[in-house]
Amino acid sequence: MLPRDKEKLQMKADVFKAIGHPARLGILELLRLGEMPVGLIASKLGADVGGVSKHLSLLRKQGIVADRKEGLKIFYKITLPNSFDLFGCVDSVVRKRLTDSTDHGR
Amino acid sequence: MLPRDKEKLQMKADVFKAIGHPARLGILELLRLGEMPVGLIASKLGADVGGVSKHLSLLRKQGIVADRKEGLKIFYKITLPNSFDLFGCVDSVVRKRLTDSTDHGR
DNA sequence: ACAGTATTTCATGATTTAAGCAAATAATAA
DNA sequence: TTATTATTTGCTTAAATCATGAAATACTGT
Repeated sequence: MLPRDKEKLQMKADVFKAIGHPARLGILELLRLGEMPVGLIASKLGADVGGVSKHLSLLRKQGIVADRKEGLKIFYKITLPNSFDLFGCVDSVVRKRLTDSTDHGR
Repeated sequence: MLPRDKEKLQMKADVFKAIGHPARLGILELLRLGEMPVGLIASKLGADVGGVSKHLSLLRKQGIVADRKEGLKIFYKITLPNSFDLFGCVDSVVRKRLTDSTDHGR
């Protein structure tokens, strides 16, 4: 594989990896409802603000979210195109696994 | 958040995390061309067979691929529905980031 | 300048994850 | 049975990631 393609593969993997953390996925699911400031995200998730901020900065670095400053607050929103497809696809895998496992006993 | 939802969030995150590794993403991109045995995947990627096998078993555990035995060989294929959407979505984020960064200098 | 609020950054141990190689398993054929 | 090929599994070590809490930064109002 060419070094160029290897780099791209790494970049794409990094995007998936960024999404692949329960805290960050939770943040993204919240942000699908609309943009909101860090503090609100943290309180809605019952999580530490510092941690949420760090997760957001990783998501931003990967081009998944963008931020906008308004006074003291910093609003974050999803910039990922077609996020519906992305999340829907994984939802269906998990749903399938859940129904398969509950059907085991019959 | 309910413990039930928390579990689901973890499951979905685990699917993303499984995809979010360059070796596994490389395997999946290969498998999009069609099912193939472990050894062929490894040789196409120039990777160690043992490692590929381990990555495949993780992907299988997450319901992303399935395997089929035929003689000595074990063929793997993608079972993720709409994988086109999933990969296309992340492709576009990465493409955007790449064009943005090359445009910096102008 | 000072105080208060929102967010980010830094430092730390603890846990996970990955790579590489060797041994074990499974199917086939001589 | 022995040999051969394909794949999986186990082991060890190095590296990445995470959670937590404290300190630093940035903005606003007084």
